[in-house]
Amino acid sequence: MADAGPGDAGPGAGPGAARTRRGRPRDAEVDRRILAAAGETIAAHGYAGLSVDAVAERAGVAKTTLYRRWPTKARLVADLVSRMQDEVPLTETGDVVGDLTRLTAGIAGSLTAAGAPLVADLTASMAHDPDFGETMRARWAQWRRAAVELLGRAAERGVLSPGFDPEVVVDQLAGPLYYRLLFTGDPLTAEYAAALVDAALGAHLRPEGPTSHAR
Amino acid sequence: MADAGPGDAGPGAGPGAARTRRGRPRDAEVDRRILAAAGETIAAHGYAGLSVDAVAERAGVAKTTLYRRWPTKARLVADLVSRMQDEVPLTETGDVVGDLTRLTAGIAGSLTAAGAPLVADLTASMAHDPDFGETMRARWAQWRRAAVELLGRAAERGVLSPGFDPEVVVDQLAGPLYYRLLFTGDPLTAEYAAALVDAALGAHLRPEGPTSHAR
Amino acid sequence: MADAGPGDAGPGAGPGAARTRRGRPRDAEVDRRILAAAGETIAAHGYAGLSVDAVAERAGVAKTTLYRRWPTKARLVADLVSRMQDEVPLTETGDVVGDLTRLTAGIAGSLTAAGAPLVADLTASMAHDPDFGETMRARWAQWRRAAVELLGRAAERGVLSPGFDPEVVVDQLAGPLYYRLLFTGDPLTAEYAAALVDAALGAHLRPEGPTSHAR
Amino acid sequence: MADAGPGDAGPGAGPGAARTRRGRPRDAEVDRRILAAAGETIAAHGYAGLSVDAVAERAGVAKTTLYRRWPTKARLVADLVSRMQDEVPLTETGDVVGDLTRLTAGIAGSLTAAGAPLVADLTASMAHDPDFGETMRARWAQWRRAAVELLGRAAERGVLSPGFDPEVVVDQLAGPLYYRLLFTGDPLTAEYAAALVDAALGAHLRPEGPTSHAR
DNA sequence: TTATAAACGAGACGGTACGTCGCGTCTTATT
DNA sequence: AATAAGACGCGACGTACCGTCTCGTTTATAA
Repeated sequence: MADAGPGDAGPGAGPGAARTRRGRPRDAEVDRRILAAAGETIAAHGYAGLSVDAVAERAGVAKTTLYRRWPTKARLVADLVSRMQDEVPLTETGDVVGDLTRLTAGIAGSLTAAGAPLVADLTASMAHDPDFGETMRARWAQWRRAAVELLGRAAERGVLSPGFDPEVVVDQLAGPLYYRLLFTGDPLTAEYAAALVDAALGAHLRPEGPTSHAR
Repeated sequence: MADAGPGDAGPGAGPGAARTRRGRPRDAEVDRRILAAAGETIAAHGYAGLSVDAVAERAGVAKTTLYRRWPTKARLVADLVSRMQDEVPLTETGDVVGDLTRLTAGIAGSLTAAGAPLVADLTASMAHDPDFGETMRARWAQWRRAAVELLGRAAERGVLSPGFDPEVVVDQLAGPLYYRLLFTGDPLTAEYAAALVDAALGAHLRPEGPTSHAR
Repeated sequence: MADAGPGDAGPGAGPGAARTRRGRPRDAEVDRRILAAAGETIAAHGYAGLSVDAVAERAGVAKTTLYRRWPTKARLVADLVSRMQDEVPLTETGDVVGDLTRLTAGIAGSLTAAGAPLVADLTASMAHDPDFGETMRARWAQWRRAAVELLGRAAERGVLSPGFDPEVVVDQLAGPLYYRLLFTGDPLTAEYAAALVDAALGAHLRPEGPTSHAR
Repeated sequence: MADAGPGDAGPGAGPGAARTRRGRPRDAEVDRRILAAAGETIAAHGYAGLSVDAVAERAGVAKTTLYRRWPTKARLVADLVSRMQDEVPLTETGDVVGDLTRLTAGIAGSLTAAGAPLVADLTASMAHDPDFGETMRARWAQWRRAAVELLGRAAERGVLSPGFDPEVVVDQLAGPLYYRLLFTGDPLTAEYAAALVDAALGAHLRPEGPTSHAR
């Protein structure tokens, strides 16, 4: 299975084993410079204006060096995006509605920050490169599991009535965000995030919980 | 809104006006051949593997001829996709749950048929090519409006309790489908479609309507 | 068989047949501009400084256009050289020594003008591309035949004693020039050309002809 | 003049001095493996298809190791070629015609064995890479000098009449061989070699020497 | 009937970017 | 020190598509 970051590293990364790889080690600084350059170039000239040559030049790096890490422009972008995604928080305070709203709004924010072109390219890379797709899906699955378990614990505490499918709920929180970003183009506001949570949980919230969540 | 079919028809494509233009008339057969060729090529090599030259050759048509009808590769594809979309039924029988389930399952089916790569590539194209994105979004808006209105009429009939946001409901039906297709890779079954409708409508269904909808 | 100039023209050039080729015809001006640009670039930056991109830019032409005519940088250069070669004169005044000296000096001059890198590249192209090699060899064979016949007529006139191999003589005139250009790097002066003729014909010249030829 | 073998040996490679240098001594085996690998690669893929990386890998040697011995790919090849060249015999029996015929036939044989593509590529490399050209020219000059001196001694012995330019003679022996190989494609037979010697020396041979040399 | 207008096939053209190849230098750890 | 391994900068190569253009050819209406 391929990892998401600068790849092709070959053997190693094995746990425990202090494998000193032979040859000149890769310059970690270079990775950073390239990703930064890519981000800046996108910010400056938009996604369409993103050429590998430009990124390499801006990073002060040879194109070859870039291609040694990412086999494709698409993969570079995918990596860039996935790093942004990792910053979404998943806190658990006991207030289900609050937690989920925070989470949903967090996703919304990071999606907005990344921008549709990047996310779209990410999906394309995942669809075309099975290895990469697997890697990314695994990452998401992890996140998903956490969210599902959060809902499960809430149900156990009696905050939510039983008989609902937590996976469907999660999908109905995250799905619309991606849908809007990629297909309708509507803005992903905090209000929208709240509305999603409201609609997804409304039927299952016990009286003691507030039906409407103002934010 | 962008026009749907082969465009650039010039003045007065109106049906009533028997405006017989001078010169050789366009060959309607050509339109069909091009769309067919595009469809086959996309099916065979995915969206990314779709080149205008290839389509033209496969259709046995000169590139000029193709560009006379669609100003851009993106527009051609948009046209193609929208024709597929038109096949998803939006029937209104009075049974909201049934109608929506049919609709959702229809989308699920057509997404599954299209396949993740195609849809993913589509999002990428939309994101990279603003023109194309606009065109496609317009198509979706149209479909969306119809679905929203259907929900509105159900509310007026009293089948649904007021105080829900129809747009959110629609997003929570369609969104998860795209989300699963592109990101989690889970299958889009009819059961899943039913579960989505159930969860999205559950809180708002009036007693006389069945809360649970089997299959 | 491939012709030496801008190729890939496909059918046509057939004798007599007024084949009107379909599609937009190639712009002959472009051929000229590219060859000129190549020549100038070589003159300006030396052979090592000759890049296809530079030539294309200087010619005000897209790289694609260049590659449509010459499949390779090497072939472009080869073509360039072979055109220079065509300008060597083969006159017949009756004075064998004079004619051959003129011819030899002519070759020497055109080789010097072309320069070792170009000629060397020509040989490489000929060696690698059999088709092209054949074409060029045929061209040379034609020239060679003319020279051999000139010697034959001189022998018939009694200016040269019989019993010599005209082909060997021709080789001993042309061969050393190429040899010096490509391998030793010695200059190809008019004196050297004269010395070659002297040495090659010396044994066969009849008394009435001058043994030594001053030029 | 450039050095012949693996260079950069540092101070005092003199045989007498028992200078045991500190550190690990160079592995002589490595030299052999590299040269062998280079030779095989050239034989297999031609000169143009010879990459330093490929040679190093084939020799089971690090590129660094290779570059420690030869500063440049060109120098490596030069070394390799010069070793082949050393096999062409330059014997001096007193029979000028015989010696030269043997020599000329020897060159013809080794050229035929090398093949036009290799020699052509060699000329191209010499022309493009001044460094390399200089190195190779130096080697040829050495060989040339020997041949010229052989002729000089023959003249001193009175076997050849004075008043001929030995350099021109040498050129008229070697030149036509290269010329035929690279440009006309005619075969380089022993008969042809003999004819060349005959024609080049014919005018200058004293009566006591045989004018015609059979086979 | 003959002009005229447009569609059509074919392919050249300018442009932009891509991903690859090879050279020679460098930086590590190992022998 | 020499060696193995491999990262790195650099420069060029040849390719792929896009959308535009310029031809010659065909097919319909209009004069």
